Amino acid sequence: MKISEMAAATATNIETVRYYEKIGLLPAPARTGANYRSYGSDHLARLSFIRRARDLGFTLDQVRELLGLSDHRDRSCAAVDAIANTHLAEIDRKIADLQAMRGELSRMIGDCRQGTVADCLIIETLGPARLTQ
Amino acid sequence: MKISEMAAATATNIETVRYYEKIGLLPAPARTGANYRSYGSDHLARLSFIRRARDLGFTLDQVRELLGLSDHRDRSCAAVDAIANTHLAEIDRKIADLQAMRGELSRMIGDCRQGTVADCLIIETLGPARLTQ
DNA sequence: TATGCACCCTGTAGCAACTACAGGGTCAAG
DNA sequence: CTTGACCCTGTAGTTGCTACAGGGTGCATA
Repeated sequence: MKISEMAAATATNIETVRYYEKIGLLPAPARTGANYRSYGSDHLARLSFIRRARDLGFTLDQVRELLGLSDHRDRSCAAVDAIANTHLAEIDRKIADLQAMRGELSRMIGDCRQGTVADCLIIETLGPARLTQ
Repeated sequence: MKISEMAAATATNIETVRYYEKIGLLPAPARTGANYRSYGSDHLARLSFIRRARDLGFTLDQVRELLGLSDHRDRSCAAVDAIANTHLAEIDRKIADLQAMRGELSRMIGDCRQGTVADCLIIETLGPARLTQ
């Protein structure tokens, strides 16, 4: 299959497929006489794996590690589990950060009396440490 | 005050202060005879504003807009409110995305039986659409 | 006075993970 | 035989910084 077909099959941008090849995440495929990339089902499987992992928020480095591990089918999957757990902890941290932000932001918005900028509490809250409390 | 002092006062990296000046977020300050940047309290206020807004997750473009609005103290703060609400919606979307990710990831990890990679359900889940079920 | 050392300057390159060209070649249909 | 859709390479842009390299300045100490 050619690049446009594989890209479509995995909901990936064509340039992204070439990018994955360039950074060594996807092996270089065979070429046709006209120098077009020609992919097989193994490429498709690998790209699907990459996309699924990316969708779940793994970084490309983590994906690279997971791909490396998945090639050693006889080893313990403890390392795989460790990467996944590290990532889970990162997600939890991000969620906590965003929820803290959300709380402060929505409090600011709730205080807004829709007056002029001069007495806008959003602007005021963002300002430097105020002397008046 | 010099750049190191203002950076310290706002918990900002010195290079970041110069970066904000370069992209026009912070006005260029006066210079000493030795060509050192010399800041006043207005710069400090502005940088504090930028940092607070960044901490709350506003993009630099949003910060730029908020700063522009805060200069017109007689106008309605509806535009300010709109930016804040847009940002709140973005945060909510990110939280929802992360929570969906978290659910799928923790299910994957929960299924892991700590065997070999060959029957690792994490790797399997990441693989291409399986024929079995 | 010399000599460190900490600080300041400019300008450029790097990070993640792509995306968007520019400038060219190829292929199939009408 | 030309038109349009596709493919190629290579480079530059995105966001929000951070990290040099290669130089100048200011102050304390020997």
